[in-house]
Amino acid sequence: MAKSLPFLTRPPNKVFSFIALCPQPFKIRPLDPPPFRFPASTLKFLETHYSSSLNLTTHFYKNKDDYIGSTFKPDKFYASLIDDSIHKTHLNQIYAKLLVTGLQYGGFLIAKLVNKASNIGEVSCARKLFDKFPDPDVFLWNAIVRCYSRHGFFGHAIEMYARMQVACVSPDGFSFPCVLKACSALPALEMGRRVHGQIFRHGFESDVFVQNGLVALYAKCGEIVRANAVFGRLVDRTIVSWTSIISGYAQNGQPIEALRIFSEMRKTNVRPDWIALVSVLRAYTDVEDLEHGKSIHGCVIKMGLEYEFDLLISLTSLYAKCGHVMVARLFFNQVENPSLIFWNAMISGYVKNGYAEEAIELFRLMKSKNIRPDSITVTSSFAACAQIGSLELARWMDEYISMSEFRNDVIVNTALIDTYAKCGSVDMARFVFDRIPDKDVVVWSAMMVGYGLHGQGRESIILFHAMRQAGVSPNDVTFVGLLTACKNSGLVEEGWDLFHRMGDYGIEPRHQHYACVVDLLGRAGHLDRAYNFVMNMPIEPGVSVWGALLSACKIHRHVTLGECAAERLFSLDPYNTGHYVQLSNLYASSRLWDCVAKVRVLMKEKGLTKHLGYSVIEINGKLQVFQAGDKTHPRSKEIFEEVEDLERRLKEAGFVPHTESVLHDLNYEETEETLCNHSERLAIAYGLISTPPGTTLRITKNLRACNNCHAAIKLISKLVSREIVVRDASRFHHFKDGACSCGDYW
DNA sequence: ATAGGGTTAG
Repeated sequence: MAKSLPFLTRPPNKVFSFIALCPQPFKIRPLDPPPFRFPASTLKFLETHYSSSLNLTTHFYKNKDDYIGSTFKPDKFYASLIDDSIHKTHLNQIYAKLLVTGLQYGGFLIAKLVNKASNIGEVSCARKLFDKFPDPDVFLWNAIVRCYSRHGFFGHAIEMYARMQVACVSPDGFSFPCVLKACSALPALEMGRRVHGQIFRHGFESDVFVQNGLVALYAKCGEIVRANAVFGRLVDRTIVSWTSIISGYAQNGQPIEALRIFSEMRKTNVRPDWIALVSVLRAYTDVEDLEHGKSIHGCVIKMGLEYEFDLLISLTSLYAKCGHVMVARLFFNQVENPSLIFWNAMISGYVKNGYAEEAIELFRLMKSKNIRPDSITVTSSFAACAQIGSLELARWMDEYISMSEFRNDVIVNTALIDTYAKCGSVDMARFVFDRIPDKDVVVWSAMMVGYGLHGQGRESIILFHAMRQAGVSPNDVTFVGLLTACKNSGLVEEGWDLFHRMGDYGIEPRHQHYACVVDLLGRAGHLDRAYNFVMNMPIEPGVSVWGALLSACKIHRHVTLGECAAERLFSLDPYNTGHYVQLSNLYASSRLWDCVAKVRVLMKEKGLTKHLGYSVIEINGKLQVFQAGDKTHPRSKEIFEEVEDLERRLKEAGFVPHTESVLHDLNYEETEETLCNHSERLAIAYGLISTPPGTTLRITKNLRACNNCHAAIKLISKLVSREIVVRDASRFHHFKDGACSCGDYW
């Protein structure tokens, strides 16, 4: 594999040596310059008027050609002082001199000063300079609008643009792109529309810079049809026009159309540059088309752009999203000082592919290098934390957030609610929820999903009513949360009712909602109702819907309907092990051993193997993984003694294991020995011998708990007086005093 | 005399 990717080797330090080779921006003078004749009066004037801190002498001798043979022109002199190497102190000094010497040469010098201040990021300094000038002309107005929109102060940019019109200064072809950029960044569609009208009235209908700004504006505001209309009227399209419309389609969830326009562009003689390739790569990343993405990668190399930082980020996202996280990491490692966006791309790439530990590791590395994360970094790291399911890790992250600038960030706190819920503490999730002052629909929905995971359906519905009282409208995710909560709690009629009220809020049910309803009905044993529901769906039932039906058939041993669902699943999703396992389990529960064997043969033919089961328990901040019959732990002997002791106490308490169907159940962990060797039992035993009495044990499983273990753990919780929290593949079980929070409804 | 547009993480 490494051989097929020769582009990953990088000559040492090439990225940086290229910068060193970049020529300094000096002016080339004609050979044989005339002799230097600077009038004595000028030198005297300069000496009396300038402080040494400006180091003017050096400046003169460096630029003396500018003054040769001509009388000293102060305005030209000032203009030449304001070059790119200017510092903030110099800006103020020059401005002071302008006032003191009474040299008012019109707005252009101030405009130049403001632009230079903007270039070096001195936004407030630029504004101060602007404010001192009483009667700004269009150059000066443009300078301040541009300064604000370049540095992310979009509201200020729009405000200054509006004030310019109050001052009766007509905008020109340079004003529009700046204010349009501000409008698209916010986004402020209404303001953008007004600007569009002004552009029309001022006759900039064929200015390509202005029109590109409009394309970007409508694309960013989701008005892709309008963006395309403006693009369609453009006669001389530049690479920027094409990039704007391509990225517009890519950002509005139409990557295929974006790619079609790119291929259209390739028929013209406009050559893509690196920004265009970034947009195209994003589209291929969205559709997870690695093959075409690789061909763009080839383009990148051919054009000699393989060391462009931003293209490396795009390539990293592409390979990571397509599952090649190792390749992505090689790109990441090539760069000595990755930007924040680069770190975020790598972390989220890991999270998307289930490499949660690597993601957390990278987050820690970032912290150790004192790189400041942003809310995206933190949100992705929380997602990793939720995947692992470690409550300790969630607490650590929470503590970190509470001391950071993200303490009051709504998006981060929403991620924290989700993380706490997925790490087993619905109470901590609620605590975070309660302290958020202005809850938006995502915050409410996250909490409802959290209750759903823990089977607290009533709480979820109460929250829904509270949300409506607070005047917040639900969205489609809200209903996913509610329906999940209902199906996990057996609230059939409540869920059914909520599903039918989605239309009242103008929300069209998606696959997930239909799947929830099928699950809701099916699990409660209303299999015929569920089947009728599927048959009358307005959209084609997909994998999730048939999967829910099959799983309901397994619980209620409805073989014929289950076979029907399985048949659909095998044609829709032929290489997913889970469906075969479910069907096999259905046969096993009905004691159809021949059929079980047939499914196993079918799986073998397709080269499918069942997933290995494992359980994870966290002791003193360390995650310990167990598989069935696992003897690898250093304290293995003690663990097995504890397992046997538990088994003995279970029998004494009258527990009767139901072995037969479970032993043939492919979903669960096969072992030649006894059922009590299942991984969660080992994890529980290890937890019991490693923690003080009364400590809650928290276990995460990759599969669903088997019937036998579920029954056993209920009793164990009573025998050892411990609360045991188990996260299985789809939900939480809280075992306490011989009962489980799921009410055996799972 | 002065200056402008497009991109990547979630």
